[in-house]
Amino acid sequence: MKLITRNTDYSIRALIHIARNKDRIVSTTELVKELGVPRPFLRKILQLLSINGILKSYKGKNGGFKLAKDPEQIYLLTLMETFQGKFKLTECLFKKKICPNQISCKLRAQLDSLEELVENKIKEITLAQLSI
Amino acid sequence: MKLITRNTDYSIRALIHIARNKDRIVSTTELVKELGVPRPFLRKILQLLSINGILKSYKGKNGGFKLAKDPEQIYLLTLMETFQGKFKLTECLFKKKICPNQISCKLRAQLDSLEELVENKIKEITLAQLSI
DNA sequence: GACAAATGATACTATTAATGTATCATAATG
DNA sequence: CATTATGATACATTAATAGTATCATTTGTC
Ligand code: FES
Ligand code: FES
Repeated sequence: MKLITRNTDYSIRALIHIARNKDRIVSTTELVKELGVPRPFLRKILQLLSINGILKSYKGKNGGFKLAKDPEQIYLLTLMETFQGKFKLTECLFKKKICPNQISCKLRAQLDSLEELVENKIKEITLAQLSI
Repeated sequence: MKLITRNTDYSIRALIHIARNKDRIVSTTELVKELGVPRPFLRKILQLLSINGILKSYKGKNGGFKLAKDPEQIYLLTLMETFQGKFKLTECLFKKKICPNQISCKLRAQLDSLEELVENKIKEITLAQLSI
């Protein structure tokens, strides 16, 4: 299963490097060297982080990215939702339509409680903890 | 994200119906009517359950399936592993190769602890609880 | 001002995993 | 021995993930 997809994963690694060098601007070129990740893919990821206010971008020569917030305020959950959409362990898959049994479904009840558990855990993980 | 894929999901629903009728043989035809799931796909699923000792099959006319164990002994975790492979929230995705940082990686540590939490929860869910 | 080096915007392609089909063989019942 | 069921297995489709490509725009430096 994929709790974390590759774009989220790459974003974390990129942010860790940026966090560790947070008084200067870090370019995509540097990150590609550091992480060994495909450049166009990483660019797309960095752009999204920038659009979502997690990174601040600097255009032009010597440009690149800096953190837009403190690492303590960058949450894993936010990153996951940025790249993977709203956190949801499993939708009701039954017949692809919205399920009429949601309320009575025992499986759903179990999954919902599990989901809450996981979400609360992920909510607490910040970039600060990962980059130290 | 997909904690539970469709074949696991269908298998649960099929098992619930079989459990509720556990003194008789239930055929694929009946299950298709009951669940409205594509027949060939359901057949594949039932075969797998049978191979894995969760269902007992009866060939020939009036054939079909019965539970091979008590509902109390059929675990959600087992079903998930039957259809989705060994339970693992997220592998290290880094560079598609086995990661050399496993031990020092902070993200890995967090995910591992989360994984344990989830796995323990799922381990406790049985068909009995879902079919009542 | 021209050039180089960076990101912005966006459309496209490829790969992989999930989902679903089809077919023929084999067994049991009446 | 025909009918109705599962067994085995190969194939096809769809959707999600992962990755590329291209051109525009901004900025620093000579
Ligand atoms: S059947 Fe839809 S939520 Fe369970
Ligand atoms: S980088 Fe591989 S486990 Fe974290």
